[in-house]
Amino acid sequence: MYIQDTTLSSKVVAQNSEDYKIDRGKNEWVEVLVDCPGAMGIFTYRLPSHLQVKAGDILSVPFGTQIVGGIAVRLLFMPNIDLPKEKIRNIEDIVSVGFFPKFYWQLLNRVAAYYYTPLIQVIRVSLPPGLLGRSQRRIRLIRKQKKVDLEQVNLEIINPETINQKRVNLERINPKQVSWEQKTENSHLDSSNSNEQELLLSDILPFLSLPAQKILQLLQAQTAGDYSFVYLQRQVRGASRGVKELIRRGLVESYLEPPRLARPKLQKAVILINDLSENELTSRQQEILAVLRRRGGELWQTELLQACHTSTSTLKKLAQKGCILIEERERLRTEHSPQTGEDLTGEQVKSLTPAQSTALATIQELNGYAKVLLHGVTGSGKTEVYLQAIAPLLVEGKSALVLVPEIGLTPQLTDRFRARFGNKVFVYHSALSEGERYDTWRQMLTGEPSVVIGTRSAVFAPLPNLGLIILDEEHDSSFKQDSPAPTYHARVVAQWRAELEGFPLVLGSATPSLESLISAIGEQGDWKQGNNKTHYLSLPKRVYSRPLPPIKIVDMRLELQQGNRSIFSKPLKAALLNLQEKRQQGILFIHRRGHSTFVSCRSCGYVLDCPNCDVSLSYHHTEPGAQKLLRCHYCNYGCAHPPNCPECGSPYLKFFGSGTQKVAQELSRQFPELRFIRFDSDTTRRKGAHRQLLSKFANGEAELLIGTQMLTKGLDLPQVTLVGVVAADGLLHLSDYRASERAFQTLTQVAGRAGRGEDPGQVIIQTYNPDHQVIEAVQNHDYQSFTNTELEQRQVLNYPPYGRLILLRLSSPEEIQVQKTAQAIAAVLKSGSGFDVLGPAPANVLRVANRFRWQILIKFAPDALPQLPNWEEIRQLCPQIVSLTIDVDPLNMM
DNA sequence: AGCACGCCGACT
DNA sequence: GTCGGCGTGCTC
Repeated sequence: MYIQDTTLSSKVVAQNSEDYKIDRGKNEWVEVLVDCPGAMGIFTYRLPSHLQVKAGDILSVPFGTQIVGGIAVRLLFMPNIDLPKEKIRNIEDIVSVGFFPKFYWQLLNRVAAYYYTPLIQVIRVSLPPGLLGRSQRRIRLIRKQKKVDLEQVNLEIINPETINQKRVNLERINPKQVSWEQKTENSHLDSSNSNEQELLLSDILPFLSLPAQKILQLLQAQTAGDYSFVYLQRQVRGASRGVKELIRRGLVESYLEPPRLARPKLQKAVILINDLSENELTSRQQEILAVLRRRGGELWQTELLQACHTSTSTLKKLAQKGCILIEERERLRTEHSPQTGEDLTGEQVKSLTPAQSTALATIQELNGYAKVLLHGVTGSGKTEVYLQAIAPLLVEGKSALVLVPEIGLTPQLTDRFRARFGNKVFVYHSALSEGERYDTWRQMLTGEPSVVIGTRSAVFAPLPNLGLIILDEEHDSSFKQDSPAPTYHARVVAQWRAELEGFPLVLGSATPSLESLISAIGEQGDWKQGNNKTHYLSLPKRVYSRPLPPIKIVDMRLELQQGNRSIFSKPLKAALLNLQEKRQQGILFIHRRGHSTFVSCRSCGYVLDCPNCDVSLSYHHTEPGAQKLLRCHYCNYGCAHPPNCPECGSPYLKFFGSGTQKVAQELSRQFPELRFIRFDSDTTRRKGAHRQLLSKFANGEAELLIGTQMLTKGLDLPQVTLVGVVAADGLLHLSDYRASERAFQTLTQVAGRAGRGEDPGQVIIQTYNPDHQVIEAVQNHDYQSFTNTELEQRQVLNYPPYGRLILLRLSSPEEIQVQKTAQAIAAVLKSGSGFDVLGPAPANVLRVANRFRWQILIKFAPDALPQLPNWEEIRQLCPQIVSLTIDVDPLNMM
């Protein structure tokens, strides 16, 4: 299926989009790639004469009983299918005149082929949500309301006696003798009044089936009396039966809501067209024209009204006189509205270190496709290199794309780009509202030179004149999507895009991934230059010759021997006291959020587990007086902390392991003078909370920032002098082949937060494994020795970057079924050749959210393309109840 | 996905 | 005998 799609798209590309203009009238048929699960092929539609469609446009088409989104793939003179012409349906509407250039189609097809995903699903991730609309089936209460009825109702409200009488009348009807069907038939025919119907409803409730009763109650509880069918199915068991019953009885109706598509927001704009001489205008009118002239001759009506304290009638008068034009214009809801945004390009261009200059020069000399790995230690000024590499592009009329792991975590980066490039900067990520994303997407289509900063999915940003992609913190695993399909890595897609369009790709990191390192320096390890199309650039020193912070490793086993049972070692305590005295600032890194990793009974050893997953519950307790909660970090199940052990009733429950909350508690107990801010996904969930907490910290409202992984991602806080890692061990003992690499990256990144300003920094890492290879490499800031050892180990086992992996994830609520399916698939796979099959094995945590998970790992050499299994056949081995995802190049093995 | 058509078990 | 379950297959 995928191969077919690929070949088709080359025809798409061959079809010149100008064709339809020349021969309009003959091209009345369109092939459409339809967005519907289970039917991801091409379908032919008729083009109504009032619509003009070209290949790449996004359409809305009728499909079966619903209306779905689709992409115009090519135009035809004759339908090329064996189907009577009258059975071919008309295109419903054009959603967006999409601009899909040749290379973009190639990119999408390449992603589809490499990640074994149907093309339409790839297109879906490349478009803003809501663009490919789908109609949905909804159910609503039938409330007959006639004018007569309303009058009657009013009367009855005034006269309570009539109501009573009505009740009596109703009670006289024996429901067992008169069936509801007959009554509704009658009410249909004589259209009895609504009031009577409402009363009958409560009477008839006991005679409906249970699902029908529940649905009716749900609908009546809602003011509009209207729910989507899918919602009802989720709320009520046997909903389809219940709905059918209610429809049959004429109580509800089913209808199709047309797709609610993202639409441009239109607003009135006032444009100055003709300055009449003064004597033809009143002084008020002259004033308005003057304001308009001063503001560039064009202004939103709302703004002009505000600026002049006038009303629309005055403007209308001016429009009549032909001085101004009032028209509806699209107003883009981009985060930084370019129409009104004042130019902020105030930030100073910083002078570069020799290494930065060399890096910048190399990037600027590049012509066409090239891949650059910018390996700069923490605080070496990678961002400044990015900024100066982008500046000349914008002058040339080109755009740049900057990909970052998580936008929310890098308000500082966004601020700096805004300060340098002003309103040319657009932010594109999933936290934007649907409207904002849609508009930013449309803004990009205009081709105005701009800088787009975005997360993973922004790699598909529809920028027509792209000149550079920068992938910052390229080692970060959030560039990889692991569900749903396509399970793409933004770095891989970015590279294809750069190759197809012919521009450079810059990968930046203080701790490059082994994949990028090997790709840049080659397997021989030529650290000097790399080959012709890849470059390894190093920024080995921090800016202003600031030193990397010294790293102290504290052996917690010794601490214990010396009788220190606290979570803080003596050196860390001393450093914290010092911080408190000198009013300096520090960061405390904890691997886990929450309070404790598990809760266990002291009497019987019972551990409190999640009812839906095979993991223990974490204890959450923020402050005295707050509710004590147990929460599952896998499925988010939560419950109140029980006072007694559920097994033996003992009141002695003990907490093990320490998360951010426990550390926070300990801190306030041991250092009551020290002010701290907790920075983890519990406290930063709210929109804008990141920025708020960080600015509080920057303003010196606290000495200490306590947090999880989030602290490692590109924070630049120059005042920080101390970085503490409470327990490095949680990082070291994760059970997949990347554990060491991830631990090294995380620890190096956290350590790198210290000493970025004028005061020198220090780092304290507490661990029970001080001799661990990763700990030693981190301590010595020795990336190279770490990678040497790690690469050796990977090579022995043929793991990436020396081998490629495909992970099949199977999951199902049926424990036996998944296992059987996994075994069946593995058996088929093992009969193939050219690749190793590992497993099937139950996933690390077998059950998550009541689904049982198994996996099979396929391993093969990266260059020799093995005869990979036929995925369609594999999928057919899966029963309905078992779901399968094919994760190509998996990062997350849990 | 949503809805037809079609084939088997519990009821009027 | 029918009603109503859900398994399979199609939607231009």
